[in-house]
Amino acid sequence: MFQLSKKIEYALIAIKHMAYGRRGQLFTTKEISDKYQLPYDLLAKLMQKLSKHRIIESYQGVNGGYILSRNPVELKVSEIIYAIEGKPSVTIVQCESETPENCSIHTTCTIKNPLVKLQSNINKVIDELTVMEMF
Amino acid sequence: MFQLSKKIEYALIAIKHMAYGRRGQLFTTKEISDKYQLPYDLLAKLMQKLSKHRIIESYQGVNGGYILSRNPVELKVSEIIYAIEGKPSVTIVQCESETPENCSIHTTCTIKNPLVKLQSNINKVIDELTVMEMF
DNA sequence: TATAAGTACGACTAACTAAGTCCGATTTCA
DNA sequence: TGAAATCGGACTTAGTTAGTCGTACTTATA
Ligand code: SF4
Ligand code: SF4
Repeated sequence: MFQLSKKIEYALIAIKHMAYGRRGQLFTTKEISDKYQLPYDLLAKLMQKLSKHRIIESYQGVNGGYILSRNPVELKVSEIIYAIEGKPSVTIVQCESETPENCSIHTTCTIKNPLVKLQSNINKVIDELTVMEMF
Repeated sequence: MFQLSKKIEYALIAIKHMAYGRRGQLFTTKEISDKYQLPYDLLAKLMQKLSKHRIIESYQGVNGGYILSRNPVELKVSEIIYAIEGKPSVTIVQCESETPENCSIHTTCTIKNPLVKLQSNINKVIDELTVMEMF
């Protein structure tokens, strides 16, 4: 319950690692997966997703790699979660998230509204956390 | 991600329903499962768990049923989650929760501490929510 | 005392998701 | 041209969630 996926954890570790680098420094997937013992193939795809969402920038070919393209002070953890999972970080109810009416008891449900409120409260907490604050 | 299980939602609906009752009123599992279109067998087991954790009180036999044994003003949603799931509501990292060292990258992980802090922040938000506040 | 209405409890299955793997393609430097 | 890197889809495995089933126990009451 409320557990972060491994993908998110790996992505965060990678991002944090890159945040340490000096300006313009490239990091390869192999380098990071070796250092933190992360499964290479899995991390590789995470990097691609982060790249697609412009959180990191990719350079192909020999001597290629990735570079953090955002300022750690402004980069929110919630953005990373969204990039990897493809949906907002906090979606504690199944109804309001994604498609609206995918719950069979939608009409008789009495707890939706309070939970949506809870959801937005939790959201605030997560939206406060930036990569910088993970140091 | 961060999604409540159906079990929790069903339990909350049932608890909320019982909170409406007058003092001493019994509710049967069938009554509740009918009204909110919840799977009877599943709800039945949830009620048993809630009963074991003294959140509701059970009366067997004909004319039996359940009664809310806690004051809605004091009953926290987090307690209900714990009763159903058997673990604290918020365990965003896999390491500190349950068994401490069940993560293969535990030694090289750089994000554990910040996430534990985040965890306690989210915990605060959830611990604030009582059944009464779901009305 | 038999029956019906209820809870108690464990085992089982199906569906879904998370985690990890594999393979081939593309890009680019030297 | 070959090595080192990103790119991207298909696949497999493991684990979790949701739901079902069968049976035993409890109790009021006809
Ligand atoms: S309608 Fe109620 S039960 Fe269904 S997903 Fe929304 S909150 Fe959960
Ligand atoms: S050690 Fe790091 S990666 Fe492993 S569970 Fe804890 S926070 Fe997650």
